[in-house]
Amino acid sequence: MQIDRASAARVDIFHAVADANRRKLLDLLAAGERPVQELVPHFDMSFQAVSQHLHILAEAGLVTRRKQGRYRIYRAQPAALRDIHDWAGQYRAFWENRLERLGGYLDET
Amino acid sequence: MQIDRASAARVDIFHAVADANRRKLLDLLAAGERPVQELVPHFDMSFQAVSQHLHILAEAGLVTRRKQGRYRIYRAQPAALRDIHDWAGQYRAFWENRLERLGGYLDET
DNA sequence: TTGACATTCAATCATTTACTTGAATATTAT
DNA sequence: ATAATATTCAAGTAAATGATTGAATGTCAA
Repeated sequence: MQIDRASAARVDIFHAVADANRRKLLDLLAAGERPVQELVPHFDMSFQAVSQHLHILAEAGLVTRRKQGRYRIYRAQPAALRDIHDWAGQYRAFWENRLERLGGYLDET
Repeated sequence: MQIDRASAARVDIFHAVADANRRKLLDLLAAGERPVQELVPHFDMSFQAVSQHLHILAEAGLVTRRKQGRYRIYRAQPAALRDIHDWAGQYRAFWENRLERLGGYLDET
């Protein structure tokens, strides 16, 4: 009943990356493009399931694919992870012990 | 060592942060600790739902709470976001156009 | 004490998720 | 052509998720 969550979430990088298997796929692909075939043995699930995860990564723009013969070569395209990096980086102060909080709010009430 | 955090608090930060509402909660709390009451009006959902999201953030170790009278004061504790920051940072090369890929793999087949 | 307030607990529900299995499609090899 | 390979499409399912509503618990205020 909220906004269009179904389609919005599908392109959500945070969601795409929330799954450990998909992060592992990204890690594998970051080392070099590969066909699905070579990715499957790293996982304990069907190759269709791997394909589905790749599809989600592709929708999020984190991987691209090209056709080479009967193979689909997947390539990492994790530039969009910069958004996540930057977002988390906002909180850097918290783990650098520079501050307890970021803003100078807390003067209400 | 942070064996305690690494296992117990690892109620998957990636998952905790995958939800836009929870990220918004973190953003709000980063500006200063607050009781649930003051967080609710920022969202289009019941205060119980906000409470549930806070619970998930707490399980992930991203917020702590203390009791003050009849209020529960929530405070951002986003140091664990460093893990996400570092993870995404691994791919920095991809958005800095320094490299097309990270490893020197791709010599198989 | 009584009642309002702040929050959580608990049950429930609709959706979404991550899988599975079984086609279907496309390409290469024999 | 036929068969094997590589991948996706599609339907189905169990479990998880995000939300709701209705208590229950605890604290303050009159």
